[in-house]
Amino acid sequence: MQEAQARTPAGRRIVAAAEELFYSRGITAVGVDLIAERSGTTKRTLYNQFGSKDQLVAAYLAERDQRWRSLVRSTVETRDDPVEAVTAPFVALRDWSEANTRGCAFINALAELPDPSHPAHRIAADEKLWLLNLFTELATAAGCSGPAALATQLLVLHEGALATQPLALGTLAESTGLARALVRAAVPSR
Amino acid sequence: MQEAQARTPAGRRIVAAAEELFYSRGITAVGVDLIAERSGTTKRTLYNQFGSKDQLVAAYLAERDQRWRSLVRSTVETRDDPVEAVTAPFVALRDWSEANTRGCAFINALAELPDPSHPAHRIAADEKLWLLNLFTELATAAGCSGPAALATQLLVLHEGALATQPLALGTLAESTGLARALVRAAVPSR
DNA sequence: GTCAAGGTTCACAGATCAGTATACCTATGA
DNA sequence: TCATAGGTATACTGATCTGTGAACCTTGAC
Repeated sequence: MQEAQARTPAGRRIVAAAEELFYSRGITAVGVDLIAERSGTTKRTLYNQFGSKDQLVAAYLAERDQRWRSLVRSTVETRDDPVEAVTAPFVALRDWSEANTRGCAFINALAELPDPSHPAHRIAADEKLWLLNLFTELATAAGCSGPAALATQLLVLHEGALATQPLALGTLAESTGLARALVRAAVPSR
Repeated sequence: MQEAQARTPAGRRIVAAAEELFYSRGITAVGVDLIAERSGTTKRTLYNQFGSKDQLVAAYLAERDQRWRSLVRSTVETRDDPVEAVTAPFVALRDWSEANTRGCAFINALAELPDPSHPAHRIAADEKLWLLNLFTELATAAGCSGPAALATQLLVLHEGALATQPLALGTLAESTGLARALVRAAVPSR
């Protein structure tokens, strides 16, 4: 996978256009011609930079993954209380959701790309594993009992809020509250 | 929407083939030619019966919705304890998941069909609202305190387990356990 | 015996799909 | 001065997409 920093100006515009179109309309429904047009480049440049549509899809998810992880990390770091840090991804999700109302791009991508050998498949799956591991680490650092089970519960709450987000049922607030309660209950002395 | 009972034999075979293909490969990625071939019919028959691919997609989701609701209802009815009945959809999901390992067909459909005016859009959204209302009714019947908030939490847990199902992380067992604990905690005297 | 409904066969239209070929332009740096 | 890299412009291939037209077959009901 090509690094984002190594990309040419046209390459960056292509990924940006792909991100907006793929996320809002779906991957299969968006053709490379449209992406080239929206990015102000040509299909030739797109193929020179990325080789295939599949690789561009992978680049789209990798870019998005990078941005999401960096938001989560900075949100975690700005909590000084380690107990509050455990639920920081829920706070990050609230900010993230303001500009992303079509659910989880990785889950959506997995829905469209069932083939495990697709270059984008592993990126989407890894994002969830990363979050699960992060929850485990944060719960352990906060001294929570049963950090593995707690992390799985937090992941489910997080993904459930994200999956139901397009339905606008206010699930994020409810799941954030429950997540906080679970963490507090798992911390021995408080 | 045409009733399933009113469908001709060829129509039923077409919906069955569409269900398998749409769920396993994605909606946009599957063409009507393939569906006609797999169902042992012709494209002409498909269009005579359903009018358009979009309508067939709606029929696919409606059929699936009907089957899922009937499984949930029968699972609810076989619990004699009203407290156990509240988490019956989680039990139904365990059975359902044995043959459906590609996540939630409705969430996946929403990922591919962002247009709210698409005939399938409302069907997918309604399925989630139905489940939320069912949780509310069951929680109320079981005498739970704060049934609305509890129902939202249960929905999030349910959808979270479903969304992370393709990742095979064992989230269903964990979320079922948490759901049971939440219901028990909301029942006054037990 | 006739008529209609369900279904098949097959050809076709028009659009769009991913991906390639070829030629050209322009700036940078050795 | 000249090569190279990044990019543009444009036409093209072959496949696939949704959807239609028209003729024909079969079966059951009246």
